[in-house]
Amino acid sequence: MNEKFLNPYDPQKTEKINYKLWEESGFFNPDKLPERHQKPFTIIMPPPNANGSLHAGHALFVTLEDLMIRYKRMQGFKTLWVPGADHAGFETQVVYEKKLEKEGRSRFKMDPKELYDEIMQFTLDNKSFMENQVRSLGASCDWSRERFTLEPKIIETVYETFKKLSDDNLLYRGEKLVNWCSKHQTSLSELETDGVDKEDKFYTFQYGPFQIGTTRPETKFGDKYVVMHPDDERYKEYSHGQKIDLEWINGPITATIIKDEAIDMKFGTGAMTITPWHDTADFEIAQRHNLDYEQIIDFYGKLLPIAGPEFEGKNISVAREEIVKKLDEKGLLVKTEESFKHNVKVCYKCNRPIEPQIKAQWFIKTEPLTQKALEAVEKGDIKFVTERHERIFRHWMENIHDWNISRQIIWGIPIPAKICLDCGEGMVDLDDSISKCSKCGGKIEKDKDTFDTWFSSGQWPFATLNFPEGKDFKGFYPTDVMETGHDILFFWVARMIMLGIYCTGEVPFKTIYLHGLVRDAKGKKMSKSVGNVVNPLELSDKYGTDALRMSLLVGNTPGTDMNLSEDKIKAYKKFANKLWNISRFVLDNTKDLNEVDLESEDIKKLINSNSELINLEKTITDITKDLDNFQFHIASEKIYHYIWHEFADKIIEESKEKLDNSETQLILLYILQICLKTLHPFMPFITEEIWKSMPIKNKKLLLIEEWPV
RNA sequence: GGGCGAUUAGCUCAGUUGGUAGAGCAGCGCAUUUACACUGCGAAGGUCGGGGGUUCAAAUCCCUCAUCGCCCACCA
Repeated sequence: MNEKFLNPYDPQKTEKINYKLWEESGFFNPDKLPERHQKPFTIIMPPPNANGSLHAGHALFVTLEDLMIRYKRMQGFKTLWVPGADHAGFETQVVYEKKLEKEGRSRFKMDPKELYDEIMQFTLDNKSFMENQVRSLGASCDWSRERFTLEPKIIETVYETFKKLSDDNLLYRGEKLVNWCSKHQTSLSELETDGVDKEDKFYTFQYGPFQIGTTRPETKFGDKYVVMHPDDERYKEYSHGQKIDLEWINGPITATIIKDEAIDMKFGTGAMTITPWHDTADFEIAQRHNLDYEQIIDFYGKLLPIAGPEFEGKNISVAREEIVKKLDEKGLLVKTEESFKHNVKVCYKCNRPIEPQIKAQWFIKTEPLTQKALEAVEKGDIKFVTERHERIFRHWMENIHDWNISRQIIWGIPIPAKICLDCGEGMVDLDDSISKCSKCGGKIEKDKDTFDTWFSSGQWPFATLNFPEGKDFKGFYPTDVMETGHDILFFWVARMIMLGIYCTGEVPFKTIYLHGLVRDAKGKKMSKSVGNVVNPLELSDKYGTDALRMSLLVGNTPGTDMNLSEDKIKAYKKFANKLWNISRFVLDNTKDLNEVDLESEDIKKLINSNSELINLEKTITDITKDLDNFQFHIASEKIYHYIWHEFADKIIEESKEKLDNSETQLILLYILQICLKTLHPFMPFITEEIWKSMPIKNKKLLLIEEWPV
């Protein structure tokens, strides 16, 4: 009995040793792979946010990408998998703010530099912690090329892109309505807001001769335009531009009548007043008719002096009822409907209502970028797994708005620009050389804002490869596969495609594979507050990384959410043990074999004459095809099924009567080595460990053995 | 208001060109001195959400309805 093969299999004993073996072999680095590896195959790892520890979703992406990389490496590709870590701007700042809150501190009371340094330390600590977690999941990525989103070289690339966009007239500084979060004190992109269904009171007020409806009385102070549809018969006696004197919240005002087709005649009374500073639709109407507008609510959610002494400084949440009361007392409240259902935008982090505000920000003109992106998809330069996601992508791209890339947070890449204090002009200034406004000659200051983290992440595939001059950029770009979660299709994937094509003239990746969410055993979304979050590292300690990986692969359809239960992982731990015992049996019964030459004529003849192997060959061909088609959930099940129910249950059982026959022994050994090779990308640790004991001539690390087809 | 997905064994889910339904777990019966009880063998369990259509043949294609879920959207 081979003393190494103690039953049961103990993953703890082998995983660290084998990872070290691989890492020290240098083969994670494409430049150090043997001669046969010529054609590049590249995956850029989606850099995990360095603000916590890995969750099940990370385990899934590491497993999927490592599977692809190991498969391609065995096939003889020059495989590069670039690991990285993301400073994750707003995301990390939110995490850190929560930490500060718990400690009774606030970022608004801190010196910006001090805050920045603290978050940097926090991020770097998390980063090194996470790197070890990625290692323990078996990731065969090239650590010598690891990147961090805040390193100088990356920032340099991001700045060059900012400049290029400006030079190409695709960047502008605009006073536009932005999504403002009063808690986080920053503007947010469309994607960083959620829409929630809410029931609010719906008020109808008497506004001169009109009745107007609103859910937000607190914004109505500045309303001096009343808008109706030009075709509305009810209001045909009133003309566009006509002035009307009327009594309003704080006394008499003069209102102007505006006719605009955006008005829905069927809604309410068909007349409404507008608050352009705090409402997107109103803003557009105001722009169309060149109306003036005023800010009513400040950036902290409090009413400004325009609300009058009675209301100034009051928080809008308390002011609402008071305003209604006042209007009611004045006899201007017509009616109150208790439950009006509508959709309200909230901050995706704190769920507080978004307060639209007009603010000067940097915007990217997206249309020219989306056109090229759509063309690339049309031509097939980028393929989506799955097709469904391609349709979702196209639809979004065809309806995209300009992209606000300014954020009022400290944690991120500073925007290299100057802003004129007099005229508000924004000037891109990479080398800090501009000293007065280029437009009016006025005084300037440095832009205090930072980039939306997705603006820099969107350049990740070429920035990590040292665009434009780097050796890696020339050797490995465009990359082959981008694998990431479908939840960041718009945030990240779309931006990578847009900016990748724009900056390099080529697509950033040829295939985009999207995985779904990992949910708990019952299909519930994992969340810290619910307490159903699984820690992948604990699971891999308990059942072995190979078992965890297998459970994340089998039956996990591309692009679809999956449920992960401990029972499922347990099942693959049993499978690992089964394989361990299969190997023990085969190796025990082939003790007399030594340095078997798989290339020899004798072996080849034996194999060709053996009918049991037809099924093996077919299985391996199928699995290869499945892997090429990104059907990992099928491939993993097939190799599982073959090893257990064909090799163990049938071939080994039937061999027991003729084990003294050397042909039988050779066949068993032959099948085992094929199985180990095929299974390696799925379950790298146990297969490498068994491989060490295989009596095969010219054996290499299983990591770089040839894929069996 | 649009778009998308799901509905298959008690539970969680696979099923890629249409050809007699699969896995894991749970449960049932039998088996234990030699690879493995983290096991083997056997049996049981589904009118593939409802209805209609195309076809020699539909879980698979088309239409429709129902329930659940997700995404997108500036109707006060």
